[in-house]
Amino acid sequence: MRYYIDVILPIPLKKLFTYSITKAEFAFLKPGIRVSVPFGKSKIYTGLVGKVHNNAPLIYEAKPIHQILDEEPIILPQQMQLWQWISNYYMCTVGEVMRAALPNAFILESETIISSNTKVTVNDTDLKDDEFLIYEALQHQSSLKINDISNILDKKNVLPVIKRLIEKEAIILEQEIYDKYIPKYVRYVKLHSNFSSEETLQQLLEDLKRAPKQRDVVMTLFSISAKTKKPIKVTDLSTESGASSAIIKTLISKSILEEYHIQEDRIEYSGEENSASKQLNDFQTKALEEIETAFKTQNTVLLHGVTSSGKTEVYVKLIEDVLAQGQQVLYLLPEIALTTQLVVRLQNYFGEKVAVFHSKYSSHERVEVWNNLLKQSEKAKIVLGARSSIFLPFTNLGLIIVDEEHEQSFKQFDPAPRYHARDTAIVLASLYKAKVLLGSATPSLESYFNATQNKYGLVEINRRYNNVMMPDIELVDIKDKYKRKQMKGHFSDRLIQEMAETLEEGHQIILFQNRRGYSPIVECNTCGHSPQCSNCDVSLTYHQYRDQLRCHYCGYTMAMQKKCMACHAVDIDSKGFGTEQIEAEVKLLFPKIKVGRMDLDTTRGKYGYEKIITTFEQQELDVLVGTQMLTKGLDFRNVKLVGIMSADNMLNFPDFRAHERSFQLMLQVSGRAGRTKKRGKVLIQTFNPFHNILQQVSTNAYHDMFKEQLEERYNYKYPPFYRLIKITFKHRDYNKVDLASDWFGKSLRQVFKANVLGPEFPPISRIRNLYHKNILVKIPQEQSLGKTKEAILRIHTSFQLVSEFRSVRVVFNVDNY
DNA sequence: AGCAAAATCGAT
DNA sequence: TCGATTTTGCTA
Repeated sequence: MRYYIDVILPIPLKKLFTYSITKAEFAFLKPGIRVSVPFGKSKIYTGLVGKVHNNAPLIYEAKPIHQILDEEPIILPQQMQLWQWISNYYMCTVGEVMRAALPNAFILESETIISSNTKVTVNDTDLKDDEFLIYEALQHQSSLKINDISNILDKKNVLPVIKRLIEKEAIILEQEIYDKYIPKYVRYVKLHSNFSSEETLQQLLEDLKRAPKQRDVVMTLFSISAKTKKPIKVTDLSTESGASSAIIKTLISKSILEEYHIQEDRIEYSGEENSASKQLNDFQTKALEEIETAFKTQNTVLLHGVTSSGKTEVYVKLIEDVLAQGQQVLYLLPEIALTTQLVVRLQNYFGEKVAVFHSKYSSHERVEVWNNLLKQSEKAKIVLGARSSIFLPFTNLGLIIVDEEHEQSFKQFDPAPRYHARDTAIVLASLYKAKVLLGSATPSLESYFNATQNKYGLVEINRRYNNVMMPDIELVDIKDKYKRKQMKGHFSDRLIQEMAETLEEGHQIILFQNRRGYSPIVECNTCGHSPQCSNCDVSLTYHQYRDQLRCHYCGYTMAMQKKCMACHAVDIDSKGFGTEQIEAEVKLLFPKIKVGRMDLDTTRGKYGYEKIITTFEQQELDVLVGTQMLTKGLDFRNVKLVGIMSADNMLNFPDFRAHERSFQLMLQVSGRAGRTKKRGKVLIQTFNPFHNILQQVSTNAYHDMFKEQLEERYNYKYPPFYRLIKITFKHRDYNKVDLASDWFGKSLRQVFKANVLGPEFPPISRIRNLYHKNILVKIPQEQSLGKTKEAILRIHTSFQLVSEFRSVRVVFNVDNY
């Protein structure tokens, strides 16, 4: 009997690869264990065991595996099932899902190690100069890495040299794989076991009389251990006793103290725990009861509660219940901006049971959360995380909360898998028979639609917490204001007036501008030319803080031009406006106050968000200017005024969801105003105050918006009535993209007739030197999604058989909204 | 994806 | 014509 495993490799290939294993390995290996395997020419990859079996491959001889990397599976059967579902539904390979799912410290890398061939003596004269350099280096060092050789020769491409040396048998190559995850060890000390008896201890203190500092250290050690009864860290002992590390070192070398190491998690929560959860008000209690009733018949419930209605408290009660049953909770958040405040809140209730998982954590930190879940540790009963936390190895998941359910950042757009975390979470929950609670003040149309169709349960809270009033929303017609010359820069007289009043009262202000950068487009007043990105089909945007022009798509930058590049005129103007300019204008209008800015540029780095949020929270800033990020459920007590600088650019965005998004965005920002007793004020500046969406925003008419938008979706065949798959074609050559997409489009139309839109160039038709073209396939409700995807994949297969089209990249995006 | 062989390019 | 660069094919 021969033994085999099918291995999932983290590469975009459809197939699994079969390797042979020994009988002993056969007995040991289970799906979900990592193995390292040789793949391609002299490369070792980390793969995951998918299936263990006895079926010899028919057309090739399977290679043996290189090494087993785990004792126990690190991926559980449910995870595997989820991967399968994602790869199926979102039309990508399981390998791509694996890449997204595993913290990359789990994906080991092999590195080529070069060492000299001791069996053969090479004559120096046979070697060229560069070859000799390496050969000589190897006489001093036993092995070298590729990188070392690049340094020795001072050039990038060293492979030819290495190849020549192998031919001359001067060197040999080996692959070394190494674990990327290094556990963090902390040094601890205790009294040496020699001094465990009373007698020896007395003797020790006697002996140390002439070394008072050392004696102090020993005494401090006693007092700490008496207080905490826990192991004592070297660093703690050092700070407590005021002794230098040298003194402790002496004590260790004299065998008075004993040193040992304990592996420790990088993220440790130390603080107060388990304060009782808050008493719910009547509306919250009612909502909680309704949710619990709904869960009896439905697996998914949508909680629609207006901004600051206290949804989090309701979540906390639900979490308490699930924990009491011994089950785990996954709390999904759209972005990291939110976590800061929420982590603190949840930790107050649940202490170290709360684990956090998101992309700004280092991969070591992520491995720790992962392992805690695998161990079913108490430390990870509640996971708070961004979309990628749906991949964590839960064992006993009871509840998933998707907060701010409408947020588009739950959908991953670039690289594959292009999954939507909210929808995937619902599938994940079904694998565990867990419940899902979707929460939002402005639910997405598709979720609310599902709720009205009885697919989800629906619970609504229409009152704000503590009966705080909904903010007063006022629309400001800036077309009129411009005509009457009542604008200063981008500020209407109304806004300035309200700002002055708010500042007078000592309250804070948020200004929302849906664009970053200073003034997106720079234009010559003489010839109309504006500088373009050399790689993408977009105008460059101006960033004041470095006085440069930048492309938001590929990161290309150039210095700001003093003269027009086309006609050399010096009269250059800027169009549009961004957060930087608003910030500058506020400083001009109110020179005395402090202004902060929150956008992609100012929130870089691990603690970027935290810094800005806390300075604003502590009222060191009076005005905060920001982009989208501000909308995401942040809770600032002292904000009374919110200004939306311009509502129009979002309403006119060319997307079928532009209106829904604008509504959500504006209502969410408005929700930041007046979270305590004082009624908040919101000013929306617009050229078109009679726009339906703006009217609905100003009256907080979610249901009207829902009905109206739903009708439009129905008329124009968009979700939730039709499903969408977007197919993108990318290539350096404009004509090839045209030809390829036309061919694909024609084939699609033969099957799906009028439900194929395009191919069309997107608004930005060239990115990073690649031309893009899109086809949109609309799928009616009665049409099988699975069959449709199969048909698309069949067309793709024959497409790839056409040699001219081979080099065209094709990207499938299912539910591309 | 990553790598190497094959095919094409281009300057001598 | 040779070396460099791009394209194509394959991994078990």
